[in-house]
Amino acid sequence: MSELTKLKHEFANSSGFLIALGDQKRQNIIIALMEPKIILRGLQVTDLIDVTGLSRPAVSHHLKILKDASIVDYRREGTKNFYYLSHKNTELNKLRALLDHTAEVIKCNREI
Amino acid sequence: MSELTKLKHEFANSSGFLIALGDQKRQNIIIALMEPKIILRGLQVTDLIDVTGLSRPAVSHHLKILKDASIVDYRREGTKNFYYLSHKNTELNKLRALLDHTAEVIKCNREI
DNA sequence: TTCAATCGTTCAAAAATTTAAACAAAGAAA
DNA sequence: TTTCTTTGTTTAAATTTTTGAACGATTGAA
Repeated sequence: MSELTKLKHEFANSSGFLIALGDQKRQNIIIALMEPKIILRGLQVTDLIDVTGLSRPAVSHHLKILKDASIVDYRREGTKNFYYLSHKNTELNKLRALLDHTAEVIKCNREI
Repeated sequence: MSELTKLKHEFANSSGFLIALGDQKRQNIIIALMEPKIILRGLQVTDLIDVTGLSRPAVSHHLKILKDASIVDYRREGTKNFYYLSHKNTELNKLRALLDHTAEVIKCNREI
């Protein structure tokens, strides 16, 4: 399989992550979850409604997208769900690798 | 300005790039422009219609998004427009910096 | 048990994005 | 000049994404 074909798959594989990160409302959720006092404990959906100014279904929807992209995870405590930034940086590292590969392929192909 | 506020601006600033990269049809255009024989000369809109299987207005639309995100650039030759990957990797490097900052802030804030 | 709080989901409406048809402009070729 | 090629744009339709109202489920507390 050619380098370019591999790269194509890598791009397709990161689509969900890129789309999830591109939206400003989801960016705001991510930023809120990065606060020092929040990052370990996480935030409830109700808190995120206040933080973002969105309705609950909207927040749930965006959290689902972030969850599917492995950007956030959650923990149940009774009826409460605490959402927090995923402990693993897998997707972030995948994107980093993708950017590196892209730059590399561009560099090489320019020399040919 | 706090680190988190800076990061928020960085994210907002990369929205266009992230959204542009997230779409698979635009990814296909980018990949096509990376081919060794293509990368220096670029491709015409007509060529990209064949490559992507999209209509001309659709290709034009996606090229505009890629152009606005500084991912592609173009050169006129008569009536022909040759689109090529932008020589400057500014946006790519911005995104790399953003990912680095994000990982750094997460790391620091987890320690507090 | 009953009540209140938290949350996800469904479904339809609203908003945004993407696409195609039709049109117009600019340069090259006959 | 006239014709052909290449391209961008406009407008409306199609599609996708996002949102809100209403509903139901689960858990803890009274």
